[in-house]
Amino acid sequence: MNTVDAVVQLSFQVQRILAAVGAEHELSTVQLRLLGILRDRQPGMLELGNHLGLDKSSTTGLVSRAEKRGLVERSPSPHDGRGVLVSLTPAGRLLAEQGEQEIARRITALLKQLNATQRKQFTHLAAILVHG
Amino acid sequence: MNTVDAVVQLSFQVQRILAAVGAEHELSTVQLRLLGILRDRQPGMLELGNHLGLDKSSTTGLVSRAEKRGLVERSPSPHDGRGVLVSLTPAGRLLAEQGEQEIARRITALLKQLNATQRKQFTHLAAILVHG
DNA sequence: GAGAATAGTTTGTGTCACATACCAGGTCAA
DNA sequence: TTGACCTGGTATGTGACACAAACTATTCTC
Repeated sequence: MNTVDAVVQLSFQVQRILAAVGAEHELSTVQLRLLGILRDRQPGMLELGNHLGLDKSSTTGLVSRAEKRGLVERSPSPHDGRGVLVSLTPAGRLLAEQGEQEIARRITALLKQLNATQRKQFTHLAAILVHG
Repeated sequence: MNTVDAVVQLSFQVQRILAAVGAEHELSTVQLRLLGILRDRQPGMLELGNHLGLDKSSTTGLVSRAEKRGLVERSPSPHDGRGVLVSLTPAGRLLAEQGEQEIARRITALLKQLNATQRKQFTHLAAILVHG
């Protein structure tokens, strides 16, 4: 297997894990990402859309669906009468934390195929690639 | 950045590349994957669905949309009156090849951040992870 | 041959993403 | 200060995508 295939296949493998973890809680990958982003932020719609790489109209819908499920809530921005701040509800926070732990568990399990030295190497190399 | 984050972020980075290459030809990631799979196969609907991890009803729709765009065609299975074989049209094959080359180009560019030794290491480790 | 299994399609529902048009609240300049 | 413009967000309409359940047509099995 060549390098390109290896990295693409690995990417799909990880995406399958994310999708599976989401599915355990009836969440899509995007919804799971949404919760993850909100763990340490209370962004407005535009900012949230930037984090997700989505148009603002897409973001509205995403948030509305999550809100309908009680995972997320809108509050008026204190400094801008047009603005909205999106934040997690307690239920949403719980799910975000469970999801994150489960993802960590599964990715860690995947990485168990490497020994400690290899894992350290791999982390180092991946880190170079992601924010290089 | 910890190991889990690194591998997840890397996965998203690769997915963004795949989406961008698809978008150049007005193809979604799934459609691009569909073309890629058909490059060296003429599977039936069920087999195709397995490759893609999709339900057969999803596969029907996917193939129908690709067929409407002239990228793919259905032919009756010679050995099974119920069956259908899905294969690339010349236009579809062209797109599949262009897409694959462009993906290779971009992934290779991404990996240019590593030196030759690191790249070899990384490939080795990724290969262990994907089919381990 | 009759009944069960199999390959694919159809239909209906929901998510997700986008573009466009729209509204209300800000901002800036004359 | 007030009119023109800009901005944050929502609404609407369209299309891709995914699934489940119901259906058709063939093939397999006994």
